[in-house]
Amino acid sequence: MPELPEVETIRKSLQEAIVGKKIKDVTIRLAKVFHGDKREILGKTIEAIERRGKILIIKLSGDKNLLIHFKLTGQMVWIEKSKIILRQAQDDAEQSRGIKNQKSKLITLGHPIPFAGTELPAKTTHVIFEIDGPPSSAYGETSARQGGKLFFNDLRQFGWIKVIENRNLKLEIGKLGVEPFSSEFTVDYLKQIFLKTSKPIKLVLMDQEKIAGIGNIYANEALFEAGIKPDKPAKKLRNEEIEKLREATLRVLGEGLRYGGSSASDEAYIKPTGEPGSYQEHFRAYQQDGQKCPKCGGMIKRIALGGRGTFICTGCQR
DNA sequence: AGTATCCTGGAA
DNA sequence: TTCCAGGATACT
Repeated sequence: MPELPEVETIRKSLQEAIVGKKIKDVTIRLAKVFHGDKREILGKTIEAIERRGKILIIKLSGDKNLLIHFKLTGQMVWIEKSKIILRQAQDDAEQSRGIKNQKSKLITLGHPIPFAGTELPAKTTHVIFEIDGPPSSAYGETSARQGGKLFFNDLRQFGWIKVIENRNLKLEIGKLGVEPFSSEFTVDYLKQIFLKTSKPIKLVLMDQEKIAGIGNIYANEALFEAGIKPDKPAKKLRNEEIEKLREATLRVLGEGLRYGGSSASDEAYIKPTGEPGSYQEHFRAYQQDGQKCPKCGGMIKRIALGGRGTFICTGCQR
């Protein structure tokens, strides 16, 4: 799924697009991904968009929140009103030529979406939010104030959207560990959690109850950067290695953010604009098996760890 | 500590 | 046909 940099990229993009606007309608096309009663969010104003770990939190008026987990293949795509070209126009043209008309509600995007195709809703669209701009005002309908549609797509259907009241927020996100970009992400904290377990360090890095937001890509990249073997027991890390790993983690997450996340394969993460991120162009370890190690020239190989693809250079990771 | 499971689809 | 895929949980 989107890991921290991908979810944060989505958060920033949606903040620009929909904060201050209202949820006019919600269409649920696959019931199992939507937990809660959509009537509780109709007419609510989007007040803020936050993130905790890999979870996106859309704060609504009236003490409600929408929590979204993208798992492996979840996407959010925002199309503002002026970019929507109703397919109906095409259908009408076809009908006038005697071709069967299906009253399609498909919209054709103003620009192609690299992975999701050029029409929405796609086969993978499970929830559609219809968003209204703020009440008309002296400003008129500038781009930033327009309504539009927000599409939740998820090919593998593991992701979810939950309606959660403020008083229940803690139940949902209270168990998440420290945020890497917070002041709690210190060498002392890492020492404390690492020394308690002999689990492979990679699994500890990815444990959301210890550190929130790191997934398979950034765990692989951080360990490669730090020169640490992913299967090294966490308690065996020396202080110097823990310091290196902290630095490397912040560095790779920061790079991920800078490049708008990584869109490494089809039908997975894209930005809400429909464009891919580009951090995949900067992978040094993840999915680089068979390639030369950029540090020592040795060969990157793939092993499995905790059932996940793990990419290591045996030359420089010890 | 491992493995199966929820799904769909691309690649080997 | 089999393996693999950005996640997390429920089991042996």
